Amino acid sequence: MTTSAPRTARARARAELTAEIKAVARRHVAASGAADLSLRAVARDLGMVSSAVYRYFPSRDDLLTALIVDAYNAVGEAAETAEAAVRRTDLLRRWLVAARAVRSWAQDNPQEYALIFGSPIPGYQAPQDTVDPATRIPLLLLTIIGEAVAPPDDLVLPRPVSRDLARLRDQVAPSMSEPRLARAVMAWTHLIGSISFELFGHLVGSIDDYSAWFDLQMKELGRGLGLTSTSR
Amino acid sequence: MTTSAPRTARARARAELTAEIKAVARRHVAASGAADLSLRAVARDLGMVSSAVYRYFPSRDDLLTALIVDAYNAVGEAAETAEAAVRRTDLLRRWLVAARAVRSWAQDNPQEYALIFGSPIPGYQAPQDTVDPATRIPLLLLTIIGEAVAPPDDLVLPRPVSRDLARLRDQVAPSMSEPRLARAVMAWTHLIGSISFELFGHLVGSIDDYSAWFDLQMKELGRGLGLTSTSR
DNA sequence: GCATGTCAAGAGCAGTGCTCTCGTTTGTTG
DNA sequence: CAACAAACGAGAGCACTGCTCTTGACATGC
Repeated sequence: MTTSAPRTARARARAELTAEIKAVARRHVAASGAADLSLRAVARDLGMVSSAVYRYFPSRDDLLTALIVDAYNAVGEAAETAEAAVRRTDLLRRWLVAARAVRSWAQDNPQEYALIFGSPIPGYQAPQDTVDPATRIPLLLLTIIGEAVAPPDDLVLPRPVSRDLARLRDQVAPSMSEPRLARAVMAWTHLIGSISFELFGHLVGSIDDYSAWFDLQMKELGRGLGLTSTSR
Repeated sequence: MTTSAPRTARARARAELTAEIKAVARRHVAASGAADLSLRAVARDLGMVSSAVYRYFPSRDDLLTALIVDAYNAVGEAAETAEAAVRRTDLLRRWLVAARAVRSWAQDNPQEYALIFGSPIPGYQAPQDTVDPATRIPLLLLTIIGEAVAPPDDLVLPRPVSRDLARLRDQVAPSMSEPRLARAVMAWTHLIGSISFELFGHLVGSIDDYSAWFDLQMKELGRGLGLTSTSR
């Protein structure tokens, strides 16, 4: 992320201040949401004047972009470390633990979650920097799913879907069958959909014990993916 | 919604102006998103002064709430009318058409979709007025699913999930089995999750023909719900 | 040791939500 | 019909925002 150790004292100070600004901004976002993020308020918290912040981030959106990249990496790392602690052969549990880690992170950082999986900020175009960190979780899920022995899948794919999935397969999971990849993308969609439903309050009053409900869903998805409790 | 015909000329003018403000605000939201909605800009468009708008909506958030209620009703009505045109016995198609209608509406009104299914506006608490219109689509889906003859479902529900679903069942679908209701809620979650993924750009570069991909998902969900092409 | 580039600070612009006051218009009531 | 109260539009004003520009101090590299 940072390019090793900065040489000069000035570069060092710059790197530190940049990180400090991001940290304060992250606190502000966590407290009151991305829409309310104010460069002036961040500057005030750091005891400097608003215009000085523009030396480090050319615009408010650039600050937000930095936060988005960090958020993607944070949730990606959370899922990766949690999943890494599970016995490799227990594919179902690896999937479940990864999914739970994403949900946990989202609950601990709801505003940052909204930043990356909520409505896009209007007039804000996600730069290329964000796409790489954004793929960490999907890639992790594909890794798990790819290790399963694939039972035959009766999912029939119409031509256009097959074409898209074939291309995607060649990019990220060369040995995976298309129906299986389809179910993987569906599981990924459902995972984020379910967390969003919970966080955005679309099931308040309907589901009280969302942890149990979430686990049930993830297990059912894992079952559909052919993930076994102890493969081999 | 409106309480019949207003009597006095003043009440009539008030109702009209209220509607006009909402219409202009809706245009602004459609053009540049909810976060950028400016009461002053709306007032300017209507040739009046900003403070005058406060006679009709006590705050910007109240204006947004009105738009949210309208959006829920709009998407609900879109789904209902589309679904109503399908032969009653073709349950799978009724589900598919309803799902497609939601997606179509979302594509035609992305900002309004983001308003109701995207990240909640920070510091904004959805008032009770919004919950009733918000249930229209889930209720429609439950109606369709409830008409299917239920094949036995091997989905095992742990106690807390079963408790939540039993209560929900008693409120909205008295004759439905709990596993079936579980799959219905999952389908509802997946439906919105998939539309959000498309609209918020989480699968750009991966899925090009999203119409085909969406249909495939919805059909697979319908299959899991036991919806047949021509029941009976 | 000096030119160069970086930095924080401050003023300023245009915009925002919201409040308050001021006359005016409208509807109701005695 | 007259009087009163409620509703109304207009305008000024407050505190805030993102962002730009200029100014003067400082550190860095030749």
